[in-house]
Amino acid sequence: MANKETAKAILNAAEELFSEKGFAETSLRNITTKAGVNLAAVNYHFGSKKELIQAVFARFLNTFCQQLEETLDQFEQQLGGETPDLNAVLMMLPATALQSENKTELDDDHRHRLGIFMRLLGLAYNQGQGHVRKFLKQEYGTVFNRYMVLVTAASPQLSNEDRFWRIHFMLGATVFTLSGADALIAMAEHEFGIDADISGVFNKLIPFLGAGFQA
Amino acid sequence: MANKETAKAILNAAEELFSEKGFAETSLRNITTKAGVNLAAVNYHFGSKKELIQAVFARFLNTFCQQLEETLDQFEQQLGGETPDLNAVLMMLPATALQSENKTELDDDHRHRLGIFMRLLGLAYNQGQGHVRKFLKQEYGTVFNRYMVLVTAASPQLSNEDRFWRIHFMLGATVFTLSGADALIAMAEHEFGIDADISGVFNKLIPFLGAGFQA
DNA sequence: AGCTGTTTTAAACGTATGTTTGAAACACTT
DNA sequence: AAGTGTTTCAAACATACGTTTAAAACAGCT
Repeated sequence: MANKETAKAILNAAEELFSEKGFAETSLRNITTKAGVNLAAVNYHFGSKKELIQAVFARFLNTFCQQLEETLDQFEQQLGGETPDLNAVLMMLPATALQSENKTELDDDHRHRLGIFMRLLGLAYNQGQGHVRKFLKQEYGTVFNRYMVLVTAASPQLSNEDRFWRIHFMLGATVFTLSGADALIAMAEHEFGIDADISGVFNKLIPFLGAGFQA
Repeated sequence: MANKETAKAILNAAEELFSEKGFAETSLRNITTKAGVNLAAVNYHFGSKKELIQAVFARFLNTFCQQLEETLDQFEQQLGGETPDLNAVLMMLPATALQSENKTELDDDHRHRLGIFMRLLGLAYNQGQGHVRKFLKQEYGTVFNRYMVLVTAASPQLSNEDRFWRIHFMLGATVFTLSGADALIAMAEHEFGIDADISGVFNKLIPFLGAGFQA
């Protein structure tokens, strides 16, 4: 175990290409060419294309979930048994994401990681990549459950069934919007002449989600 | 031009397989085997795989949009210049969709067409299939614009920018939810013991969307 | 029946994919 | 400097894909 630069270059290239074209449409030759490494490097460093896909998710989620745990600790402590505010709970996720994005040392070429990752998430959900779904559930289910406890506490008026559905509605709006965030931001700028960025989108999104969730 | 049964069998098989595995992951051999026809039949009847994909969308959207035009006529006439109610405008789409689903003579194997189609729509948006997006815009943009006029009339309090974003939020929640509707319905039934179906999902979804849109 | 245009079929084509291989290049300790 | 484990590299491998082809089967008409 020594030089990790090759692996990192592969991850960067794969992340970007996957999000642009999808998993199946991106070949290992695409990836290795863009990364400037040899074709065999993917199988050497990651084993297979499947494992490379999982590694792309893992790189993002490991830092994200770690950050989220800290945020949760802090939030729960500060709360001290009070009923949490829903919008605050919702805002936790984008705040954490943007925060962990800033903490990661980035090649400048690789900003918009959050948007890219959301694209990947949308793909993994909609596409046949069942192994990704299993991988995510097994690897990050615990943190997710901990977060869900907060959401439940923040919406005591909802039945479990309503909460179930509305959480998925929120997830859908978020993933879908952020998947195409770049294109949407460009459209918005062109149409309304207003500058926008990803955190601006969140500022529009959160009130929408909050109102819908508590309808 | 004579027997269209082969083409129809191909469309049915393709529709289902695409929605299960994605476009790139579904091979023509998969499709033709499932349809019980010769491999070359796809290229003979549709020209290419790309055109087959577009044909799958066209079959659904042609009947849907035709139905939608009628519904719009009726709605606008009944309205007579009054400000339309947002929830009514939103409900128009699923109502039309379910309606056109019932009008299409279906092989019984092919209910849940709406769910399947939403999966396809999500895929087409998230996946690299740019040609689908162009195809949809060019082919069905007019009806879409006509519908948007109603949405605008029903939400005069919103700025154009807010309306823009919230429409995409709604679109995301809808596409994402209905994409995985089968799985979600199964989860809901298992978890809450409640029977659910696609129109039940709409009854949960519409209030969510309405509240979010008018937040 | 015989002709004509359409549809189906089995086989092949060319290309692109993920993966494996074995040798070369490298880094690092002794 | 020799030796050892790791990483890179060009080449090849087997497989799967979308598409094409040319012959066969079929249908409808005179």
